[in-house]
Amino acid sequence: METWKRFHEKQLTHSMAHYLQAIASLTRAGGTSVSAIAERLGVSKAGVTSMLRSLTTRGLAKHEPYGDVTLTVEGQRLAARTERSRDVLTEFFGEILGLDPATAEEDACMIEHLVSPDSMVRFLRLTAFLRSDHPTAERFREAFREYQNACESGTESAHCPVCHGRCLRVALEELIDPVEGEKESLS
Amino acid sequence: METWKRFHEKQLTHSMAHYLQAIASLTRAGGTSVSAIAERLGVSKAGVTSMLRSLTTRGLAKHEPYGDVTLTVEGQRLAARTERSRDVLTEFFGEILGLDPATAEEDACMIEHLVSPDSMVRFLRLTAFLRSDHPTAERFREAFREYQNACESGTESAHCPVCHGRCLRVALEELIDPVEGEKESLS
DNA sequence: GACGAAAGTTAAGCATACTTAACCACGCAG
DNA sequence: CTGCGTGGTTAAGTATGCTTAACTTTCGTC
Repeated sequence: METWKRFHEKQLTHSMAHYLQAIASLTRAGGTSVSAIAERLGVSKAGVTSMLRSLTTRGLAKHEPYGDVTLTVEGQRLAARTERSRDVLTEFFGEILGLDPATAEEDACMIEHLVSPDSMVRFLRLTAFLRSDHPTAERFREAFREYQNACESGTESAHCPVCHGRCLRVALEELIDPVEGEKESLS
Repeated sequence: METWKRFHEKQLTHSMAHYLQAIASLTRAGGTSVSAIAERLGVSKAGVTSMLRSLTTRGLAKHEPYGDVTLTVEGQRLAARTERSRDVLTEFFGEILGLDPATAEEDACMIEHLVSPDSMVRFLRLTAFLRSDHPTAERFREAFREYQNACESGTESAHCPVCHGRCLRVALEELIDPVEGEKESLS
């Protein structure tokens, strides 16, 4: 029960990951500057300066006052990994789970820097496998679509024919935000 | 490109989610106290007091100085949802992706409060489906295991027979932390 | 009913990641 | 070669979520 505290010991914070991605992307697009990063991320220039100092200290970026901004090799590596993680997750959420693109993108963005490399590899394999022309994968896509539809319009009974025994709708209902009329109790 | 800033606007922070879970769990086990929460989470009692004030302000817990600790209905709901999310994700990472239990637990813990309810529902369905005795699911488990094994000991060539064209090992290699001898460059 | 330990609290301090306001640096126009 | 505007910086302030140290409250024991 100590795992949870490692949240803040992750190699990259959510902010740092997005700074690295922004710098990498802007560099590819021709050139980076404090203003460009600020605009891209929607933060103040002062915030960028301060984060660049922090990234430089960590050996992920190079930046001297009034100088230009570049990533170190390590910074480039982490930027690339984070970008690829986000892409893999977006594809998984969108293509496999069937989420709408906006939610898929958002969920991927939230967790991209938190999922272990080992998991990422397996997400990638699973997504690739389920999207491939492997006959089992094709059959899966068909069956899972039916399964989801049946579940969507499923029975209210405890014995769901789709779920082979226990109907998942019970659990689902509790997962989706139900209560919406109690927000004013926050005073 | 503004999604990333919503990270800190999430309903629950990582810490808050774990406080709610701890309180719920301790309540079920007989009784909650500041000390018990502190011990469970491995934080100081002062930290607990301060977080309880914050949770009370947000309408998720009830706590008066030197009084006992309880969750509001909303707090209970969020605690239950978070716990269930973690369970679903742990099952997915462990049973479907095939991660070792420790990593599965850790990854689930990191992202449980960040994944949208909609995604959680689909994670649940996918896990349930792939673990079911549905014939397609059974075939999937077999095929995906073979696929992973083949990938693990796969070819070095660009044309991988498993991946039906482009070998994923290229991408995998970049995802897994490779460089390990540059850590002292942080000065 | 006083006493001391355990439980709980406040206060002060730290780190992160922002904000605004105000101040510096630099290059180009005249 | 002066001056001004843009880009960039520091400084100070905010919020979160911790820490330790010191203080208060409560309660069981005698």
